[in-house]
This record gives sequence, C-alpha cells and structure tokens, in this order.
Amino acid sequence: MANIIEFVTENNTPAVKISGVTPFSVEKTFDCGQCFSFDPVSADSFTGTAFGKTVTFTQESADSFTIIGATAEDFDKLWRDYLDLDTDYEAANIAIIEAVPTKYRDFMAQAVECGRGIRLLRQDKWEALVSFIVSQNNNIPRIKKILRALCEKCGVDGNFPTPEALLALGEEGLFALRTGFRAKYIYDAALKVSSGEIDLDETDACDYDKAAEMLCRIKGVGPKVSACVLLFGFHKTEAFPVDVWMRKSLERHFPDGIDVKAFGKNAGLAQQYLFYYERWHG
DNA sequence: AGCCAGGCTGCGA
DNA sequence: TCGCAGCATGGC
Repeated sequence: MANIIEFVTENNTPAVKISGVTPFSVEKTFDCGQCFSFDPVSADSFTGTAFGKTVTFTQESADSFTIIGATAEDFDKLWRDYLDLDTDYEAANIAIIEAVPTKYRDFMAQAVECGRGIRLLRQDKWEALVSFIVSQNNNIPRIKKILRALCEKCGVDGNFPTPEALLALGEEGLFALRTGFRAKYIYDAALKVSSGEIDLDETDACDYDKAAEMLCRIKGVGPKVSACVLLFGFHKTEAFPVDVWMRKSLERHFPDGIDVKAFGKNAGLAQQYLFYYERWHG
C-alpha cells in the first residue's frame, strides 16, 4: 500500500510524499478532462484546489508523487480519498480488457496502456454538477475560465461557491460571467439544491438510474451531464458518459458496438481510457 | 474566417 | 417518439 512521508519544504510549506501507489499518473489524472480546477505548472506538476484546499501535485517517479501544501492529516482526511488511492487499478485494468469481445481486446489493451495511471477523482458533488453543466457544448479552456470566474466572484476561502451564493447572483449575474445560455441552467441547479428540492446526499444514496433521473430534473442536465456528475462527483463508477469524442471512439474502434454494461463497475474507468486515447492520442 | 466544443431544450412532424 | 435548429462564447 501507500508509504507516506511528511516533510516541510524550504519555504516552510508542509508536504507529503507518497510512494508505492501504482499505477498513478499526476499528468494523466489532471489532464483527462474529469476535473477543471487544476492547471499544469511544469512538467508532471499540477496546481489547483479541491474542497477549499490548494495544493501542488508533483510526480517524482513512476511510483511516487508529492502533495505540496498538504499535511499528513490532510492526506488521511482528504487526499487519500480524493485521489482514490485505495482502489486496485491493476485489477480493474485487467477486468476492463477481458470485458470486451476478443476481437477488440488488442485495442482495449492499447487504450488501457495509454491511459494507465488515470485515477477517478472523488470530487465535490455540487462542484461537479455545476462544472459539467458549464461543460456542455463548450471547450475545456473556456470551461476552466468560467469556473474560475465563478470562484473569484463568490467563492469564499478558496471553496467553490455554494448554491446559495450562485442563487444570489441571479441569472443576470451568472450571464455576466460569460456563461452564455448556461446561466439559466446554473441558476436552476442552485435553486433546486438550495431549496432542498434536490438533496445531493439523498441522490447519492439512490442507485444509478434513480440518481440520474433526479439530476435530470435540473434544466440543462441530460444523459451526458448526469453521467459525468455521477461518475466524477458521486463516484458511481458504472457511469459511462458519451460525448462527441466518445461517439467518435466507439464508431471508430468498435464498429459492431459494445455492451457497456459488461464493464460493470469499471465502465467509468474504461470510458476514461477511451476518452483519453481518443482526445489526446487518437 | 469559420468550425467546433465532455449537450440540452423546445419545437414540429 | 424521433430529428434537428438554436443557443452564447471563444479556442483553435
């Protein structure tokens, strides 16, 4: 399992070094489109914020990385879970390859190898909901820009804005932040969540289909957005979001189609491998 | 300059 | 039920 060493950097910043977790890739995990709150600062190094804590992840070697800005306590309470370090990805990778028909195994193995090291982050539910509402018919650089603008406008203490804070902006305030036609969607999400009409913890307790149905009551949330929110914010790993890139991937590499349900709880990870392969190496 | 982006809504057939 | 125009904006 993970070996943890806490230390302090030269400028008095706490840091934690983790080794023995494989496969783990900082670069792939934060550049695979599941999370919009981290940016590259150098090779193999990403800075950003999750749950109000700002840190820098740096890959040290194939089986070690550091979290600059984190204490050992933060690691145990937050980052271990956020980075999904206690899941056996080697076993999942084998299962993913075996889940596809024989004729597609060579390609699936190639996609798994390409994305090897991606971790499915356990992000904040509300932040994931807003993030993927913003993502629709949009590109990643602009999605990041809009989310940054929301945080700067009404996030407190490095935290993502609460439903109440976004509600207070109003549709006009949200539109003013260049969210475009999504302003009314973000507003409706804020309204339904802050009023309790939709309780995200209650949603989490439901099975996948029921949870998706609940999220789709929000304006601007459909099959793709709900799948991303359930995968990245609720860690319902049977989710298999299909966007324009995935559509391309599926028709190019699986001309006879595949049964997504055959992946079971590994569907979300399989999807990430295919998306990563198609988007950056297709 | 134009096409496109981790899509969805609302409309018409 | 299915197909599809329209949507705001800006990255490339």
